[in-house]
Amino acid sequence: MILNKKTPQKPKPKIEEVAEAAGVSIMSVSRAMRGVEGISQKKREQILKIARRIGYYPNNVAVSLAASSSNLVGVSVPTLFGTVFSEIYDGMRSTLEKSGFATIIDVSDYSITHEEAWVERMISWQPAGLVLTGVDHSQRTRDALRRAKIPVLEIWDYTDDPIDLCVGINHVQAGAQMGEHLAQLGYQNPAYVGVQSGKDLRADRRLQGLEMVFLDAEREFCAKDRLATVATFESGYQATARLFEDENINPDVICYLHDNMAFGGLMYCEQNGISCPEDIGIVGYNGLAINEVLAKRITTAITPRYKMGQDSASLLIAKILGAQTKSTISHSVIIEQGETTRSQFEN
Amino acid sequence: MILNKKTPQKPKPKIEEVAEAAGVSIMSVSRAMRGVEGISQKKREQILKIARRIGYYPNNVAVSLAASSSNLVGVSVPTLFGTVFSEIYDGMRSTLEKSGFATIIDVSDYSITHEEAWVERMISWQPAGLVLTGVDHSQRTRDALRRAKIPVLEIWDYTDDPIDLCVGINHVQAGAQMGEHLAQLGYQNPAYVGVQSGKDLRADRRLQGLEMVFLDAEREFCAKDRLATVATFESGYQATARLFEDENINPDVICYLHDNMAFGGLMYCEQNGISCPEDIGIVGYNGLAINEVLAKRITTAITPRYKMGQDSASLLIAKILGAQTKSTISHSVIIEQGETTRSQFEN
DNA sequence: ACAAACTACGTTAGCGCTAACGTAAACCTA
DNA sequence: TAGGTTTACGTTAGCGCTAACGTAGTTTGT
Repeated sequence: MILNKKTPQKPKPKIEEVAEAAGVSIMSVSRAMRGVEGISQKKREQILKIARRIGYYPNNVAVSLAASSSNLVGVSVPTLFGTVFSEIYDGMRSTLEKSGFATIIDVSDYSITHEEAWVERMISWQPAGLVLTGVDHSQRTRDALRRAKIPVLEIWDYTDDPIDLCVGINHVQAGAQMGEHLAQLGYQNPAYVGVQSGKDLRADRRLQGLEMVFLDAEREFCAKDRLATVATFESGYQATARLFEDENINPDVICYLHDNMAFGGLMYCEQNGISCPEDIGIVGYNGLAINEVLAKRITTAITPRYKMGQDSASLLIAKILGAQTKSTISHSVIIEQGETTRSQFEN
Repeated sequence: MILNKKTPQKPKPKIEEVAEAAGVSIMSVSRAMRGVEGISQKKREQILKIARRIGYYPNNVAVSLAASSSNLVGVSVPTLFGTVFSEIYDGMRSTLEKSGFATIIDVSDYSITHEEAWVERMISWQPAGLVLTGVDHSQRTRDALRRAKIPVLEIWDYTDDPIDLCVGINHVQAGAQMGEHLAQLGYQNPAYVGVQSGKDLRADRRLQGLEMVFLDAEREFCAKDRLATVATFESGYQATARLFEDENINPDVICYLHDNMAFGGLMYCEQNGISCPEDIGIVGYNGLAINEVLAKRITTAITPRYKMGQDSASLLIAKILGAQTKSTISHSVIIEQGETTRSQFEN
């Protein structure tokens, strides 16, 4: 490139260069840039003008080393597919950004040990805070976090006794809420479609809540298809196919891990002459975007994902800045009756 | 917490502590930890064992300051909704992680000026590399990047003359490919549904490619609905509604910004007695997951998103490590004929 | 008018690590 | 065995910035 020769690649300006150009000490430049006290208004403006002209930006790495703490926030999510965590993350990111924090993402693929390794690596960045998905972490992770004395926020799942902060949903309760709703509609023979047990712990808890309700009426889930490793349109479709191929079972409603899986199931039914909700009820979770355009909306439980992200970020920022705040926020789900379940009691 | 009193919160161990425990200089510990030459195998093992016992992790901030370069890679994507960029990002992240890089994400919301501000902030982290979406950047961004001498990778869009590296798709050509396909099927009166012009530049280019083909046959798009600001199921649905409410136009096929928007359109048609593909053809883009479970699969152009992410990361890593590699990789799309367009020529 | 208190700076000493260089001991080579 | 080469360390000097302290000059109170 010819341009490279024209511009002789002077190295990135540092604070010293600004100080010389302004005829002050580097400390004055530092104060001016950070907007802290100890410098006259007049000089501050002069310095800022010169810094802008030179194109000076403080070296974040050096700032963080000197301060023994960075403006980075580490965020660990299990996956970015399926929009759920994208939306939570987006809510957090936009709020954190306004306060000058940048985020480093980890995708743990639902693995506690992956999270553990990441936390250890992340801590060496001296982050201002860490965000972890769920409330289940290895002892080693907990120890590392405690020693590092970094504010930790647990999201999505809810606990009264967090490591530090928690913004989440009680998924057992959310499952139970849906269970009650279905019981009131007279469903008696539920089946479940999800992913392998232990993979998605929140989904496991929702199932637990669902089962509790039916057990109270001495009913059990007649089938659970948990062969899938990921919750997608397609895995929902295929699991539904397996359920209907088994002639020994005869569910009146299928509860899916989330709406997209449920949509896959709905598609299987439509394509195989199974009427919904007449022959089978279909229930999702999360209130995902696809639901907004379906003629037959899936009965679901809406989770306020973007809002949860924003709340999370606000709470974490408050903690980082040392404010006294409450340490947990519990969000609840809203059951939305769609057209994939019967609309009134029937037996 | 009682535990806090039991464990008296000793500060995070630093290299000095390991050196003392091992009876060597801190330089030996440094060498042992980094796996570089200049230390005997025996001592290295001893030191590593002690480091593990003490729970020592090198402080990344200090490492980066000393090296004048970090192992961070900044990634700017326009959005995380809709899975497209999530998938590209996921491909990149997993590859980068294997080489020890962490990623800092930015979501630019398709704004060049947002990207500009982020690049300037990001550079002060001394990143090992930067990834930007698209090939359109402000002059100020380009200047800042050049001065910082950081490897830059442009993704998703394609150019022969990148800032540095480029892994992408020629979207004009992809649009033209789809146009040819539709022309071969005898479609003559296309309409377009997307988002506001200038918002998603890749989508703009695809439209450009589509229009080129039809212009060759002296046909113009009879309508373009570009009122939406985001490409979602719902905005696709609503735009389709607007198209059909206008009695002056009579398209035989609608091209959508992507499959999810197209699905929204398909739902509008189904719910309003418009048969597809008999009354109207529907065409998407990207080959998104929903397509896998539809009875009537949407005609689309499949983009290899995860693979592009991996390729991107590999190329960037090679560049960071100073290897001589090619500087661009051009991916192409695969037209997939679905059931939402007629299956053979008709006039 | 003079000590006390404040303001606006500058100077010094790190933050935790590594590149570069120095040095002693071990290993060759003819 | 003398001289050179290699290996395995240690020592020194930063990387770019800020907290903490020092010191003039200015303001305040009585």
